[in-house]
Amino acid sequence: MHTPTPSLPPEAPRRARRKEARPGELIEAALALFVEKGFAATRVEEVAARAGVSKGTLFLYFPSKEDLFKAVVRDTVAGRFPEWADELAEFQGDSVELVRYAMHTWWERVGMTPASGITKLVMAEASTFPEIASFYQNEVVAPGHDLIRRILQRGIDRGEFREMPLDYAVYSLIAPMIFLLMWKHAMTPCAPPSQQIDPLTFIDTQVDLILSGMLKRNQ
Amino acid sequence: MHTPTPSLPPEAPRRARRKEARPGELIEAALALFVEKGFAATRVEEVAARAGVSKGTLFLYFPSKEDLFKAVVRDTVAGRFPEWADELAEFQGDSVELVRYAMHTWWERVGMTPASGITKLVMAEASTFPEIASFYQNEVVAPGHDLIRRILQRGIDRGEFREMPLDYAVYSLIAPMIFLLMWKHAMTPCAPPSQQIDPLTFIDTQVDLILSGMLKRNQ
Amino acid sequence: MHTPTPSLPPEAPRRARRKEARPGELIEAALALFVEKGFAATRVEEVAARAGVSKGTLFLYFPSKEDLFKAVVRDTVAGRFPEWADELAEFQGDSVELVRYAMHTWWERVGMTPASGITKLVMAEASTFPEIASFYQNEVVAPGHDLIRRILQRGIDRGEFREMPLDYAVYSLIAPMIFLLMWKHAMTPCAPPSQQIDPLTFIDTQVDLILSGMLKRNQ
Amino acid sequence: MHTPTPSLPPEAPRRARRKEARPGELIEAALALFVEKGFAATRVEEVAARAGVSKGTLFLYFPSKEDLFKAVVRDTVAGRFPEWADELAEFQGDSVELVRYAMHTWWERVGMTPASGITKLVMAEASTFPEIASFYQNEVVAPGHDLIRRILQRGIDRGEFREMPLDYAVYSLIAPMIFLLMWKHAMTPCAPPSQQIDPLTFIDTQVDLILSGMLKRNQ
DNA sequence: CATGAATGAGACTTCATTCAT
DNA sequence: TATGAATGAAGTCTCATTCAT
Repeated sequence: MHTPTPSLPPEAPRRARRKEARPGELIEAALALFVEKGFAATRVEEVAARAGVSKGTLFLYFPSKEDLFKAVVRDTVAGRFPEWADELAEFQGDSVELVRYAMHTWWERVGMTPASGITKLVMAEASTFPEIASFYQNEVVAPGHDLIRRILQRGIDRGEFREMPLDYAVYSLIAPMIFLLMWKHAMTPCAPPSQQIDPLTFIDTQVDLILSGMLKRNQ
Repeated sequence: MHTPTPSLPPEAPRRARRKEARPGELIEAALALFVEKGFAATRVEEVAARAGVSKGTLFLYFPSKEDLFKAVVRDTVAGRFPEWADELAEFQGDSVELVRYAMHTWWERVGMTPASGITKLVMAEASTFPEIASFYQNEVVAPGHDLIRRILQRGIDRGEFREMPLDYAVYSLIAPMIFLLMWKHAMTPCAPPSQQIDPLTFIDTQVDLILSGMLKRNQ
Repeated sequence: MHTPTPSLPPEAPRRARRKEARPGELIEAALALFVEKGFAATRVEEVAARAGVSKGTLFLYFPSKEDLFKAVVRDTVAGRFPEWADELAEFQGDSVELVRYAMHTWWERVGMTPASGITKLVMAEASTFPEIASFYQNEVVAPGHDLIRRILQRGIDRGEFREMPLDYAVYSLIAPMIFLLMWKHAMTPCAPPSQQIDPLTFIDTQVDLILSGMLKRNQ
Repeated sequence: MHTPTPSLPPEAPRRARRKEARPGELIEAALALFVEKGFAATRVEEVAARAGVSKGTLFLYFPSKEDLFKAVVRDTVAGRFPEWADELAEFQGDSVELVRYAMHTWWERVGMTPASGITKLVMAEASTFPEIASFYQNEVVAPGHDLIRRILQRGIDRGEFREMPLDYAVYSLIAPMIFLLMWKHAMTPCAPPSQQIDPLTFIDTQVDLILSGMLKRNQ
C-alpha cells in the first residue's frame, strides 16, 4: 500500500531499485508535486523525473494522469483508521488526555508528514474529480468522524464531558485539523513571519479551549 | 464591488456596447467557474460565454487569464473590512453577542455568497499564484485576524472573557469559518446526506462551544 | 495622388483637418509603419492612431489592410517618371554630369524621403503580394530602367561613353540605389558606427567608379 | 552546415525516431518557407509538414517560432568566412582574376543556393528582429566587408588597382551582390521575361565595369 | 461620417499519451 | 520492461474586420 517516506536503504543506487518499488515512488513523487502545484499544473514528466524514471515508464504503471491522481489519493489515504481505532479503544486514562493524545498522534502520523498534503489536494481538486472526493468522504471523512465521535462519546459516558450534539461537536476537532493543513500547504509559503502558525502550539491552544468548553461545569 | 447584472432588455441585442458593465459581468462569471472547476480547468471561452460575450471581448478587458483571476480575487475581496470594523466598534451589547453577531454577519455577507468561493480558490491555487496568495494574506487574512483579535480583546477588557493567548485564540474563530468554506465548496457536492453540514447550526454550535471555553469560570 | 510629406499648414489642429486629407494621411502613416515593421507586424490600429483617426475610420477609406497596402504602394510610387524623363531630356551638358545629376536628384526626391521605404517594402513583401510586385515592376522598375538606359545611350551617342551591353549596364546604376535603400531601411539601425554609410559619399564614390569604367579609354 | 535530407527509406515509417536529422530538416524547411512567404506569413505547421513531422515535433527542437528563425539564420550563415579567407589568401594570379573568382565563388556557394534567401529574409525582417540583424551584421556583413577589402588592398599593393577610398569601394562589389539577391527573391517571380536578369551575365558585366574603373589608367 | 466595443477565425504553444526502438 | 521522440488535441491570445451608436 502506502510506501512510508523514508526507510529505503540509502545505499541503494537509484537505477538499481527493484521494479516493485516503482509505483510507490511515482505516487510519492506525484503526491509532492500535486500538493505543491496542483493537479493541472503538474506535468507528468516532472513526476517521472522526480521518481527517477522516464515519462514512458510512468504510463506503464498508471494508464493516465488521472489514474495516477486517483492512485495517489487511494494509496496515501489507505486504511490507517482500523489501527487507530484499536489504539484509541484500548486507551487508558481520562478523556481529556485521550483527546490530546489523539490530536498529537494525528499530527505526528499525518499532519506533519507528506501525507498531509492529500487533504489540501482533495479539497482543491474535489470539484474536478467528484469521484475522488466521494472516495475521500468514505475512506477518510466518515471514519475520522466516527473515530472522533467515539472519543467524545467516551467522555460523555464517563461523565467527563457534558452532553452535546455530537454530530456537530466532532467538527470542533476536525475544523482545526483541516484548517491547519490548508494553512500549512496554501498560506505558509506566502505569509509574513508574524502570521506563521506553530502547529503544536496551535493544536494545544485549540484543544485546551475546546476541552474547556466541553468539560462539565463543576470540574 | 462589481455591478450586479443589470436589467437587460429581454430582447438581448447581439452586439450591445456596455463597456461599464462588462468587467463586472466577466468577473462574476469567472468567479463562479473558477470556484466550480478550478483555475486551470476553466476555459476563458466558457467565462466569456457565461458573461454573454465572445472570447475576444474578455481579452479587451483583461490582458490574460491570469489577470482575470487576479481581478476576480481583488474585486470580490475588495475592502469590506473598514465597514465591518466600524460596525463592530459601535456594537452595543456584551461580547458573547458580539461574537455571535460577527459570525452570523460573516456568513450572510461572505460565507453564503459566491464570494465565499474565493477562499477555496486562493487556497487551491496559492502555490500557482504566490502573488495572489500574498495579496490575499494582506487584504483579507491580516485584516480579518485583526478584527477578530479586537473583538476578543474587547471581551477581555470588559471582564467577559478570561485572559488568553490572543495570537492563537483568534484561530478558534477563524478555523471554523475556513473549514466551513472548504467543506461547502469541496465536500458538500459529494457528501451523503448524513454528512451534510447545516451552516448556521454549525456556526452556532462552534461558537457556543468556543465561547463557553472562553468565558470566565465564575459565570 | 501622393501627399507630399510636409506642406500641411502647421496651425491646422489635428481634429479639424479636412476629410479629403484623410486617405493621404492614412497612407503616409501606413507607409512609415509598414516600412519600419513590415506589413504583417503592423497593426491597423497603429496606422489609424498615427494618422489621428480611429480604427473604424481607416476601414471607411480602405476596405482591408491589404487594400491599404496596395494603396500605399500605388500612391507613393505614382508617376513621377514622366516629369523626370522630360527633365533629363532637356538636360544640357555632358553625360557624366547628367549621370551625377540624375543620381543626386534621385537621392533628393526619393532616396532621402519617406518614399524611399517603398522599395524596401515591396522587396520584403513581394512574395506575399505578387500583384504588388508586378505593379511595381511595371510602374517603377521598367520606367526607371528605361530612363537610365536613355541616359547611357545618350552618352554613347555623344561619344562620351564606350559601347556597352545596355541591358545590363543600367544595373550598374540601379544596383547601388537599391542597395542603398535596403541598407538604409534594414541595416542602418543595427549597424555599428564603423559600418554606417554616408549616402552622398556612397553615391559619389559609386558613380565615379562606374563612370570611370564607362568612359572611353582615351579620355 | 545542416545535414542534407538523407536517403530516407522510401517506405517512410510513420513515427521514425531521427533525433539527429530533425533540426537540420526543420531548418531547411523553414528557410525555404520563410524566404518564400516571409516570417509572419509562414505557419509553423507548414514548416513541420514540409519537414515531414508534426507541429509538436518542431517545438521539441525549437522553443518558439522566433528561435527557429534565429536558428535558420545562424545555421545557414554559419562560419564559411574563415575557409574563404584562406582560399583567397592563397590565391595565385592577378587581382582582376581574383575578383572574378571571388564573385563567381560567391554565386556558386551562396547566391545560387537556398542560403541566398537569408539575406532577403534578414533585410525584410530586420526591424522585427533587431537581434538577428545585429547578428547578421557581425557574422556576415562585417567579415564579408573585410574579405573584399583585403582583395582590393591586394590589388593596390600589387600595383594593379589604383588608389581608392576602400571603405566605400568595397560597396562597389557588395552592392551588385545584394541587389542580385533581392532581385532574385523579390522581383524575378513577377518580372516579365524582358526584365529577367541572368545572374552570371549580370555578375560578369558588373565586375567588368567595376574592374575597368579600378584598374590603373595606364593598363 | 466617425467611433471604438465586439467579434471570431486563426496562430502559437503545451503536454498527456503513444509507440518504435 | 524502459525509453524518449513523436504526435495532435486543446487552450490562450491576437487582431483584422464589423456594426451599433
